[in-house]
Amino acid sequence: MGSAERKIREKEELKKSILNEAKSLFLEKGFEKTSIRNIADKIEYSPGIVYHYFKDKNEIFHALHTEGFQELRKRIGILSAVSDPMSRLKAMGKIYIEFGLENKDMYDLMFILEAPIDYVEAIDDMCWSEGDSIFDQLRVTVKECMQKGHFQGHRLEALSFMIWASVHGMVSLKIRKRVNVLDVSEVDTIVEDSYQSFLMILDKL
Amino acid sequence: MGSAERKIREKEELKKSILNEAKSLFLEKGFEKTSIRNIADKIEYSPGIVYHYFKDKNEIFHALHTEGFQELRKRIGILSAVSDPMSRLKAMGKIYIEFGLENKDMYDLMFILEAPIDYVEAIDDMCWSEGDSIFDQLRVTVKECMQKGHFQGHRLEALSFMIWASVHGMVSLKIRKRVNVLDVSEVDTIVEDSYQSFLMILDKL
DNA sequence: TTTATAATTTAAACACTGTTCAATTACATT
DNA sequence: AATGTAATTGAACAGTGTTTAAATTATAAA
Repeated sequence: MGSAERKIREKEELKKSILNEAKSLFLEKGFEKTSIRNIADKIEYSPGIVYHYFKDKNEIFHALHTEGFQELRKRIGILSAVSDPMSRLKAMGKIYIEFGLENKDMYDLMFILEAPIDYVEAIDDMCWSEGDSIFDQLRVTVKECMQKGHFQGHRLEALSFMIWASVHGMVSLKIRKRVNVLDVSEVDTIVEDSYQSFLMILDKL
Repeated sequence: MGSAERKIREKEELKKSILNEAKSLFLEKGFEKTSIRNIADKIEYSPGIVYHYFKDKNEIFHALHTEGFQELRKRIGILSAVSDPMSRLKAMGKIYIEFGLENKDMYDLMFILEAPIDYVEAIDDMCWSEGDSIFDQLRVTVKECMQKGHFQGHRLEALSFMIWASVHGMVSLKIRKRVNVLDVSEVDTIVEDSYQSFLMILDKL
């Protein structure tokens, strides 16, 4: 006894190493090209072992997407120091966009790829707690803005979703390569520039 | 000779039928599950033949994505009858969102999936004429709005991109299933509601 | 220490995938 | 009828996610 605990610890370490190798393969090769066999090779086990620790490929990538949300929550969490809700809202958007552009694959996994959501739907939680927690941070801030008199005539959830959609739109168009192939001047800074436009709009509300 | 013309016609018909079957398979099964072998089965040819008419799978789906843009351009084109640019802009957004939600797979192909853009990059046109043409319709309308005194202090391209990103964000979050799994009230109408919020904002600018 | 049980791990198989290419068939022109 | 060209095939290659029976290893009991 005590050896039983070691066993559990070893199990968790193997599970963690599957996740780690999956992550590094994902970041260098993308979702489709990260195969179960690739992962198994890296951890020096046979492919079958992966299925003793994860139901399927989707479960692995759901776990990775959750790690992404931990990071994003952490970054946004720093903004609790900003008392003015309007300033906080603006900074949130900036952090969100920066996170997306600096961690394209992770952002892709969190907000575009189907795998993690397919997993959520499969175990039918019917709730996406990771996404909820981020949306809630936004919603709370928008609410505080409204309590201070901003955004009059707007409905909380609709406006919050609109704000999320705006920054997500910028980031996802960039990530999914709909920006660089565009015939526009200053294509390199268009995401940043359009967020500036967005901030001007928020001020006028 | 006339038979040579018939030959060419038959070639084009076969190419068209590959596209048609690819489209119907895509709409019912999605991109990943539409295989070259599936398409070949439907047109009753061997799989290899597909590669005499298309370079690869990406080229097929680039051709389909172009069909999607023809439809979207057609729908937006109707708005040339709307002389007031502000009204036209608002209607454009509505039509864009409707198109996306009513043709989720086509929208996915046009604005999210990597296949058509990978094809564009492969032949390195370095320009995405399909996307450009839609963005241009938006840009022209925004320009007219500015000439009428709206959107003061904004830059044309940045603001145009911001508007595109906003509606794209709403549609793509919905299509990629980040909305229904959210714990918010009125989740079913949140896209429409948030577009209403967006319209209110445009009015205030 | 031997045995029985349980947990872990593997190898092989299944049914697929996109893609290439040598061989074959079809066909219009000489 | 023979020839040259274009269209078409079928098999092969190198992969994919996933399942399963079997083998191995580890643990606990006698």
